[in-house]
Amino acid sequence: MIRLLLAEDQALLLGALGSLLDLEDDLEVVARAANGDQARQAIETHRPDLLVTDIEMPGSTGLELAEWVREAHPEIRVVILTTFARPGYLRRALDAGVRGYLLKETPVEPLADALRRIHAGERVIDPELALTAFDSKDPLTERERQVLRLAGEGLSNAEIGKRLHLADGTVRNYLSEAIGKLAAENRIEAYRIARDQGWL
Amino acid sequence: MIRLLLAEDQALLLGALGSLLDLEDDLEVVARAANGDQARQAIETHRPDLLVTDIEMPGSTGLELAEWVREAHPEIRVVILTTFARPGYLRRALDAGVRGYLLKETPVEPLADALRRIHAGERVIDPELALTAFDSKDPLTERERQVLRLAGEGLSNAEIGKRLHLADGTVRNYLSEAIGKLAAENRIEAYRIARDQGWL
DNA sequence: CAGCGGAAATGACATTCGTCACCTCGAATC
DNA sequence: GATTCGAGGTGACGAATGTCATTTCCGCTG
Repeated sequence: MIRLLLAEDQALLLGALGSLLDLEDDLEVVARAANGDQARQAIETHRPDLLVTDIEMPGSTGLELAEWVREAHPEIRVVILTTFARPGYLRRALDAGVRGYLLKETPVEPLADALRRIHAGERVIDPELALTAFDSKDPLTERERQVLRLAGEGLSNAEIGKRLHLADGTVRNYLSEAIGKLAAENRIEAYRIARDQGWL
Repeated sequence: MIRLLLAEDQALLLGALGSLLDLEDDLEVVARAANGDQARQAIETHRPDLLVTDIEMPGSTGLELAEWVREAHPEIRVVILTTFARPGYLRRALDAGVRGYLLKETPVEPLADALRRIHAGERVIDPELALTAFDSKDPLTERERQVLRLAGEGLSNAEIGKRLHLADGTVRNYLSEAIGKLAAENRIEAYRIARDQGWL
């Protein structure tokens, strides 16, 4: 019996997927979590074999969760299950030692099979992503990321500066560098590119 | 027996939810569609009692689908099932005569109940949204919406002008009006506000 | 200690944006 | 035929943004 813990913030999917996987003879959903923090607690109490987690959740993300699991419970295998085919996400996930990275495009049966294979020791990466994995890596510095995130929310240079305790000229510089590195025309395009790559 | 058609682009949710609803004694999923166009065809062939559809899908959206159903098959009841609690979406859905508007936050059982009630003639709106429904309505003109959409993708005034066959000064004017109407500081903020309201 | 490199800042400059008042032209209205 | 109105356009002006060269201030490292 493979003991699963599901972490997913969309209640409908969490419930439906949980029930369905539970119907499989060799799978058992021992707990469900609606966010990263609940997942940590559930891990401590239930010690599942496999953690299946979404990435974008309130509280701590699935990637943070995966990193934590590797530290705290290295025997638990982590499977990422997300909507986003973003190279940066996959890279970070692999760095965190996850055993599987699957998209929500996958139908249920293939997903269940993948979970079995992962439990048996295999590593399963969605084929659509396996290729893009070693494409481009994040060229941004931490400061550039911070500035870009805020710029993407519509803040002006001055406002960004205030938030990060920087002069607005400095903000301009970081933004200019980020725009250059990403070959964008302006801050908005730069923000989109970085976000779509999973670098923010 | 209530005959359902599900339209949802996320294969995992489509599959899991479909299987689960099908297990209910009085519900039958007669067809599944991964986008709006497939849904139209499936409606023609299967004539379901209820159409349960997502909003944001490739091809035509769930809202367009709902509008089409009211024209072509007014006897079919439409239920919107979406992640987004955007007032503009709800308003447009109600204008299209949908009988239900539910969030993917809803667990499966309440969803099944809601479908039964809708089939029985009731109208079910997610309580979280029922309130916000009559808040604010879209103050934007069609031109302003177009311009804002493109601005949100990082295009400059000149580029937007080229796309829409307008002079860049005119683009500036539309954008300026939109920013004013939405009480935003700049185009990015205006874009975000409009998007979050479901006006784009 | 000298030297190097990264983080933060400054100043100058061109370009783009945001605002506003005003112009044009064609269709609908009177 | 004159008037109104709305979509689109112009021009001007200040503010914000983007680019670059240069500077200061560390903390390292040889």
